[in-house]
Amino acid sequence: METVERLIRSTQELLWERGYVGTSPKAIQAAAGAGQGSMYHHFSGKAELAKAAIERSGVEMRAAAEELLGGAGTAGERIARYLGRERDVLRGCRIGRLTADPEVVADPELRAPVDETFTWLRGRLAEVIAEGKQNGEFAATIDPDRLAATIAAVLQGGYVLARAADSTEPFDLAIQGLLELIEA
Amino acid sequence: METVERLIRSTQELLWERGYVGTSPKAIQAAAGAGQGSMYHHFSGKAELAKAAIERSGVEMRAAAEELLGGAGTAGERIARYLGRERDVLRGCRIGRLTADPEVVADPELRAPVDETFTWLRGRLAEVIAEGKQNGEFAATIDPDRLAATIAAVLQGGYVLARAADSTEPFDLAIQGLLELIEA
DNA sequence: GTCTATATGCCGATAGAC
DNA sequence: GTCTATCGGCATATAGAC
Repeated sequence: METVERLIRSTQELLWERGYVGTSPKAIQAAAGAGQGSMYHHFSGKAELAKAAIERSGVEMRAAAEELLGGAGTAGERIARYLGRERDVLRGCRIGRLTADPEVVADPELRAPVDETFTWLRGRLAEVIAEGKQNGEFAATIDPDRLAATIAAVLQGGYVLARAADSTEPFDLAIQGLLELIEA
Repeated sequence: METVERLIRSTQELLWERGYVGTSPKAIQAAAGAGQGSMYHHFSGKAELAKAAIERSGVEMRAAAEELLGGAGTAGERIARYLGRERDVLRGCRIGRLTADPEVVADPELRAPVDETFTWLRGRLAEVIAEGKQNGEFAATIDPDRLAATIAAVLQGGYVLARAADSTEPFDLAIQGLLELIEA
C-alpha cells in the first residue's frame, strides 16, 4: 500500500480510538510505518491529515449504511436490519466520537465531514420512513425527520451507555426498546 | 471558596469541555487560581483530581434528574418533563462525554462513577416506566429496562448529533420523535 | 520522497525552601 | 499550605541533506 494511504488509514484508527487531541503525528507515523519527513511531505500537518481521515471514515460509514438501508425488503425490515447489524459496540462510532473533541467541533474543516455524514444518515433514514408511511407500515402521524433523528440518536447514545458500562448490554437494550416502540 | 473546592470545580469544567486527555494540571491550576505545589499538596495527581471531579458531576447529575423524575405528576409527565428540561445542548453531557476518553474507560477508578451514574439513571427511569405500566399509562407489552435504555440513549445521542451539526435542532427532533413514539 | 537534526514549549510530576 | 526550581519526555513542527 502507498504511504499516503497508510497514513490516512492509520490516522482513521487512531482518531477512532484516541480522538483528535489524543492523536499525535508521532503515533501516526509509527502506525503507518512512515518517517517524520514523509508525513510532512504529503500533508501540511496533523489537521490536514485528520481532515482526510475523517472524510474517508464518513464515506465508509455512509456506504455501509446505504448497503442495508437501500437493500431489499420493507422499510421496517431495512431499518431493523440497519439497527441490528453487527457492530463493534465497545469501540464506539468512529464519526460520533469526534463530536467530543472541541478542536474538531470548533474547526469548520474538521467538523464538516462529521456534519455531512450525520445529516446524510438522518435524511436517508427519513426517506425510508416516508416510504414506510406510504405503504401503511408506519402510522400516518409519524414525522419522518423526527423519527430519523431518534433512530440515529439511539445508536450514538447506545455506544455511550455501552462504553460507560464496559458492556454491550445497554446498547442492545436501547435498540430493542426502540424496535418495540416502532413496531407497536 | 476553599482551594480544594476550586480545584474540583475547575476540573469538572475542564473535563466537560476538553475531556481527560485534553485537560492538563497546568490548566486546572490556572482555572482554579492555585499553584503547582498547592494542587499536588491536596491531590496525588491528575487522576485523583479527575476522580473527585467525575464523582461530583455524577452526584449533581443524579440530583438534577431525581428532581424531575421524582416530582409530581403521572409517569408520562415526569419523563416528558425530564426529556424537555432546559439543557446546554451544544456543550454535551458532562458524564457521557467522558466515555469518549480511552483513559477514563480503561481506568476502573475513573470509569466507576460514570458507570454508576448511567446505571442509576436507567434504573430510575425503569422504575417510573413500571409505575406508568401499572396505572395503564404505558402498554403492558413495554419492557421498562429496554425503554429506559432507549430514553437515556436518545439524550446522549442527541448531544452527539447536535454537536456534529453545531445546532440544537437534531437534539430537539430526536426528543420529539421519541415522545411521539411513547405517546402513540 | 524520505531521512536526520534541531527547536520551542507543554506534560505530569518531584524536591525542597519558606 | 504554597512557592519556585528542576526534570525527562513528548507535541508539533521546520530545515536542509540525500
